[in-house]
Amino acid sequence: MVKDKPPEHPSKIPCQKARYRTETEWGALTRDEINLFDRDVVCKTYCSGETIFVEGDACKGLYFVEHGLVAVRKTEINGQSTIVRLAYQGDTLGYRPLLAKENHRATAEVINDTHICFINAKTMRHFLRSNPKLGMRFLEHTALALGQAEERMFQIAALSVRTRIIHLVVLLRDHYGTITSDGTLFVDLPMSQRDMADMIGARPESVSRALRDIQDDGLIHLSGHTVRVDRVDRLVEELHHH
Amino acid sequence: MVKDKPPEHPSKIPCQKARYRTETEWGALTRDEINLFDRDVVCKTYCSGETIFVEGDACKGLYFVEHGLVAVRKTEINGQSTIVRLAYQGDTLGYRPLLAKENHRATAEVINDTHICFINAKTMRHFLRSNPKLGMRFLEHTALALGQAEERMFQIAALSVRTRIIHLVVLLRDHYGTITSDGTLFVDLPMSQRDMADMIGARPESVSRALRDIQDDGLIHLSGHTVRVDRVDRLVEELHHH
DNA sequence: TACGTATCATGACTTATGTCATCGACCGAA
DNA sequence: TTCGGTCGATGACATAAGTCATGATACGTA
Repeated sequence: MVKDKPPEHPSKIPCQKARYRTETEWGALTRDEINLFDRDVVCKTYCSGETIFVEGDACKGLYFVEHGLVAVRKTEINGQSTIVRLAYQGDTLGYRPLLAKENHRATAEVINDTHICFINAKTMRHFLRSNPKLGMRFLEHTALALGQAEERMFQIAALSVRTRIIHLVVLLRDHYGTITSDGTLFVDLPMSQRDMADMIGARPESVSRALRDIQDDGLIHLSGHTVRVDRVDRLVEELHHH
Repeated sequence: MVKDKPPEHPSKIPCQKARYRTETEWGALTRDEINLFDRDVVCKTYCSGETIFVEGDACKGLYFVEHGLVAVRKTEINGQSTIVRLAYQGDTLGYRPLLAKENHRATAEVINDTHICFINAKTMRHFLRSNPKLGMRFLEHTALALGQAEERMFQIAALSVRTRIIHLVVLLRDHYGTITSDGTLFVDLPMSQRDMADMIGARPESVSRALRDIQDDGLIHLSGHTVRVDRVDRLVEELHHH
């Protein structure tokens, strides 16, 4: 849900955490281009529940996730919606419509408070023309995303809700998991069960029940939004059977 | 199923139908690069049922679909498998693993007899380094494919088998549909019901039943693998409701 | 604090889809 | 031709997951 808030005034101050950019596609930028980037970038912090852009919006440029978590969501006419992708720190949103010169085909919805750097389409196209490396980096990234999308498509199509939940927990482990000294894994689920349901193509009730079932089988232990996994191998093993 | 056949000797003769390449990413190649392409390209015709590469294979280069239809399929340990993408005339297979320098993560399986042009990884990387335009074209294409993958993910997650079948028929219309002078649409389904099931994440029996149901409702008329649609608008309209 | 709202859990019930089995049609190979 | 195989249609049945309804709890806000 989008909360109605007075529009915040975007900051023109270049993000301080630009170091993240060097670890991503943006690492390909030259010094001059970085200056241009910093000149044109518009940064803004979004709170949980806000939308960055909405399905159907004109694509005005690229959104770089400096920090936070964003869900890319598609909504049907009848109101059903699915989260087709998550964007983490370092990810970039909106290059498909930018390249295709189309409108946005999905809504970007902030799950956790997120800091976004926006770079307008004109400048971005300039970068892509002048710096082939940048395009190559984006190509690699997009190819990777395509692989992940195909992976998820397969999961949604063929696996039970229970198994899809386990996949999701394992997926979220990369960004939201910590391992204690005794080997216990804790995953801090960053989203509601409703969002989890939208990610795996199921209903919230089914997610609730599946989580309980998995807990009853002793594979995980839930407290609030934190999942404790004592035996990660057992959890992963189940993915190989079902 | 893969039929065991004696390995065919690939032809080194450059494809005659190179014109298709100019309408695709390959149109970005310069004259010199085209010569290099033609020097290194290896062409081969695959029959229905053959595989071009298998999940886990090392990625030796790119496969360009000169003509025909190829299914990109992922298989689980338990034997279940899903078609995650179709590759038509003009599509290119294998650039994700090429860029990521990974092994193939899916199997490319020929549905209709297909003519493939293979270009080795080394030459391909040379092209990508020397010709930025080519990379940009691939970026656009990949971004488009990502959008389509997300679209399908959404469909599989949220829609009934019946609706997914209709989506599939509408999808196949682009390549396998013809419209007669009186406005009737004929779509010649290029694949078996089993493959259709693998595309939409369902069982062949469910596909069979769904097709019959849709026919019983008068939306389509089946004869063999040909779908006749008298009122396309009605078919498309159903997509907007369910 | 108290209120309203969203979230989560859970039971009862429905339904879509998967599963298993059978049968006929078709098709290529011997 | 006849055989063996795949494909498609269909029935009977099982079951996973959706739907609807109800409370309990937690959470943010007035």
